[in-house]
Amino acid sequence: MEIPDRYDPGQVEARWARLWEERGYFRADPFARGKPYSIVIPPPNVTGSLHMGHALNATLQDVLIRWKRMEGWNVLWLPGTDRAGIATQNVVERQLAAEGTTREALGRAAFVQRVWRWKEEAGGTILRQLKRLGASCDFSRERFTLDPGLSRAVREVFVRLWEEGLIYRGDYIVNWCPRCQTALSDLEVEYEERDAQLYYLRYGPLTLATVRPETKLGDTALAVHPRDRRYAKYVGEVLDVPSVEGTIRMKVIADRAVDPKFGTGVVKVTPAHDPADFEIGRRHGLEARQVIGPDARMNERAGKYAGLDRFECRRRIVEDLLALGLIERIEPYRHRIGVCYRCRTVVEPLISTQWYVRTKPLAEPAIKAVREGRIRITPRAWAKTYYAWMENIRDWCISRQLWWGHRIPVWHCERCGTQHASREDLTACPACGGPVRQDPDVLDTWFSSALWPFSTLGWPQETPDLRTFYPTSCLVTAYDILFFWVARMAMMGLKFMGEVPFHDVYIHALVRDFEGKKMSKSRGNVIDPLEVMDRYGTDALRFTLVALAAQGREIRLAEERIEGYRNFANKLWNAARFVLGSLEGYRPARARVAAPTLAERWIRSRLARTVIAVRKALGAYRFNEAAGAIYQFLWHELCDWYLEWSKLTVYRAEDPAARALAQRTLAEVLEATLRLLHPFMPFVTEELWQRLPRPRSAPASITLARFPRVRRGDLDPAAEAEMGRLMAIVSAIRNIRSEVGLPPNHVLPAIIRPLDAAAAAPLAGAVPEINALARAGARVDPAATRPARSALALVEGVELYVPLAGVDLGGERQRLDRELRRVEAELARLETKLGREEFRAKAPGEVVAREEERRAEQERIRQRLRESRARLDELDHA
RNA sequence: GGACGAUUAGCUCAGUUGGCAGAGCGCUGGCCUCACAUGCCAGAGGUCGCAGGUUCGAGUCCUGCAUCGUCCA
Repeated sequence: MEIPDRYDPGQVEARWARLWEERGYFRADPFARGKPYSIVIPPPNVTGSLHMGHALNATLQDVLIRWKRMEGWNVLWLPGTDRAGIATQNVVERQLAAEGTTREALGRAAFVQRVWRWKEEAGGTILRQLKRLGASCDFSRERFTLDPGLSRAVREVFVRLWEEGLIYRGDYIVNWCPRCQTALSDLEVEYEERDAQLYYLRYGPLTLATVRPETKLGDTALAVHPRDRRYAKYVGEVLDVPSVEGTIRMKVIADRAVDPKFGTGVVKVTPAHDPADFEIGRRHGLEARQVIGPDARMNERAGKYAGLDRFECRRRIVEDLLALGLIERIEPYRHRIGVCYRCRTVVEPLISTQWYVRTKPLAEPAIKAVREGRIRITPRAWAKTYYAWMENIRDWCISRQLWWGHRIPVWHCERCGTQHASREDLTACPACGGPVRQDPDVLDTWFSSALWPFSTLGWPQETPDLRTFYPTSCLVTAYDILFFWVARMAMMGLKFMGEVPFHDVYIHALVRDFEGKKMSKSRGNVIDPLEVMDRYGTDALRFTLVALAAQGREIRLAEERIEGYRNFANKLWNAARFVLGSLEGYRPARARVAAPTLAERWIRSRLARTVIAVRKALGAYRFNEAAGAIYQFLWHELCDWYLEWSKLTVYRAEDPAARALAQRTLAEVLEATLRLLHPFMPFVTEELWQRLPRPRSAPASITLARFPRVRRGDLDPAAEAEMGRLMAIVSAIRNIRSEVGLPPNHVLPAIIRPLDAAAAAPLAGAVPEINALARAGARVDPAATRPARSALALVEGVELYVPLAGVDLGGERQRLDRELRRVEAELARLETKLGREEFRAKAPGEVVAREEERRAEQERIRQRLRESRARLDELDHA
C-alpha cells in the first residue's frame, strides 16, 4: 500500500512547519479585512528553553489563533522574549565564575556586552521550539523587551510616571537576596517551611523568643502588646541588660503588632532587619541599627562577630549566650522562611535606597475595568483573587541592583544634588549645568513586561499595528503570574493607552507531574516536551495538553495520556487511509443521482452537532470539551460506525450512484473533520487534507481554510433517532454473542421483529449493514413468533430473537438475570418517585410525563424478560 | 491567622441554569474481521468526603465539620 499504516509525525511536521513559514501564512496585516483578533504571547525568558508549561500555554493560544484565522478574523499572534533580569544575569555570572572571574572585575559595560553575547547565542532557542510546536505566530514581528523600540516605551512610561509624581525613591526595608545582590519585590519572595530552633533569651528580668539570635546585635528596643497585663509594668522603662557585648540598655515599648501568644509575649525589635520591626521602629522613632551587610555578613557594628556569615554568627552567639547563662531554653520550631524565587537563598530584610511606583492610583481603574466587564477573567474565580490583591496593593519596588536590564533613566547631579528623569541621556545637569551620573540601578523585569501589549505594537508611536490590534483580544497565561504580570499590564495599559490591554484573560492550569508535584530538574520528574514531540509527535502532545486543560488549577501529566492521543492521531491517519482507498473510481457527478441514506444523514447530523459543540466550547475557553467532542465524534461515531457501515456500499455496491454518494459522504465528512481538528492537531490534519479531494475554491493550505459551520438543515434529529435504533440492534446482537458465549466467527441467525410501522421502515434497507456489523444473518419479520430456544433482546420498538439451538443456555440465563436486575432497580426508582403525591403536584408536567413513559417502557421490558427467563427454566426441565 | 479551591469508578479528572452519574487510562473476557493490534467487540466497577438543611426532586443550592492543596499575612 502506498500510505504506511502508521502515522509517522517526524518528517510531516518538519515539512509543514517550514512551508507555512516560507509562505508567510501567519504574517499579520493591519490593513487586512476582517475583525482584528490579536494575542501577544507571554514572553518567555530569552535564554530559556521550552518546558511543559510553555507548551501548554502556547498550544492554547495557537488553538485560539488558528481557530479565529479559519473563521475569517484578521489575526495577529505576536511572539517575543523577555530579558529576565535576575535569571539571565545569574547564568552569565555562573559562566564568569567558572572562568575564575566576576562581573565586578569585568566592569559594567563589558559585562552587559557579555550578556548580550549570551543572548545572541542562546536567544533563538525557545522561539525555534515554539515553531516546532506548530505555533502560528507572526515571527516577522518578534520582539524582545530590550529592543530599541521597547526600551523607548520603557523610558517614556518612566518619565511620564515621574512627571506625575508616581515614582519616588526612598530608604525602606526590602527583601534582599544576598546571592543575587539585589532587592526583590514582595512577589519575588517565596516561602518555604523549614525546621529551625526557637531560642528563649534572657533580657534582664524578661525572657523573649526569637529564631534569629544574631539580630540581637541590632536590637534597639523590647516590645510587648499594649494590653498584655503581664508586662504592663515594664512599658516605658529602660532596662540594663547583660548581653554578649556587656551590658546594654533596652527600652520597653508597647505596640499592637506584637503577638502576645508568640513565645513569651515579649519580642526584641530589630528595625534594620525585620519588616515588622521596621514598622514598629517607625512608630516609636527607634534607631535602625544595621548589623548585617548586603553580603549577609555581620558588619563592623557587630563587634567581635564582624565578618561572620549571618548563620555562622548565629551559632557563635548562641554558644556565647549559653556560656553566659542567657539562654533559658531552646525549642524546635517549624516556620516559613522567605527565599529568593530565583536562587532559593534565604532573603535578608535590609534597609536600602530603592525606587517605587505609587500603585494605588493605577490600581483603581484596573479594578474597575474588571468589575465593569471590560476585562473578563476566565475562569471567573480568578477575578476574586485579582480583586483581593489589587484592593490591598502595595507600592511596587521597581529598582534592582543588577546590570542587565533597562537602566533607570534618572541622572543625579553631582554638584547641586538634584535628580532628573529624562527620555534622552543627559550629560549635564539641566538645573545647574553640573556633571551628572546615571542612577546605577535597573528596572524590574516586570516593569517592561507590563507594557508588552502596546510596546510590542509600536507605542509610543501611533502605528497601524497599534491602531488595529490594540486592545488585544485575549491574554493566555497561568495563574502564577496573575499579580506579577496580568495586573500590572492592566494598570499600565489603562494608564498609557486609556484602554484595557486585553478583553479576555484566560488563566490556565500549571502542569504538574503525575503525583501533582511541580516538575523540576532536581526532582527528576520533568517530562520534556521536546522529547515527547520526538517520541509521540507534536499533535499528540498538543491534543493531550488541550484535552487535560480543564479549568482546574493543575494538570497532572502522565505519559500514558500522551500515548493515548498518539493513538488518536494514528486512528485519524488510518481513517483517512480507508477513505482514500475507498475513493477509487470516485465520480462526484454520480453522487447527485441518489438520495442520501439514513446513515449518511446521521453522520452529517452528528458532525454538525460536533461543530456546534466545538465552537461553543472554544468560545467559552472550555478547551477540553472541544477536544473531547472531536475525539468522541471521530473515533466513536465516524470510525466505529459510519466507516464500518459504509464498507458494504463502498466495497461491493452494485449501484454506482449509491457508491458515489457514500464516497462523497466519506470524503466530505472527513474533510470537514480535518478542518475542525486542525487548530488542535495542525500537522496531521494538513498532511491528510492535502491528499483528500476538495473543492477547487479551497485555499492552498488547511491553515487558511474555513472552519466548519453549521447550516440550517444540517441537523437531522429523525435520522439520529432512527440510526440510534439500528445501532442498538447491532449492539444487542453483539452483546448476546459475547454473553451467551457464541463463537466470534459464527454467523448468528437472528429475527428482528418491529413492533410498529415506524420502527419497520428504516429497518428494511439496513439489514445488510446490520448483518455485516453484527456478523449476523438477520431477517426482518413483523409477524415472527419467538423460537422456543432463543435469546431475547429488547430495543425500542423492536424485539430481537437469536435462536440458540444446541447451545448451552447458562450464559443467556445470566445475561437475562443481569438485565432484570437493572430493570428492577430502575423501576423501583421510578415507582417511588411517581408514587409521591407532591411530585405529581409540583414537578413540571413534562417531567412527570417523561417519567411515566419511562415506567411504562421499563414495565414492558421487565414483563418480556420475565417471560423469557421462565421459558429458559421450562426448557431446562423439559 | 485570613482568603480561595478541591474531595465523583482502581488512577487522573469532566459533569455550565437542580430532572436517568460520564470520559481517558487501567482491569476482565473474546477476537490478527480486507483503515488501524498505536486496533476491534463485549463487560465489570460509583450510598458523588461526612452531617444537617432548602426542594416534589440535590453530585449540582445553603450551613457546619473533616481531610488535602494553593495564595496572602
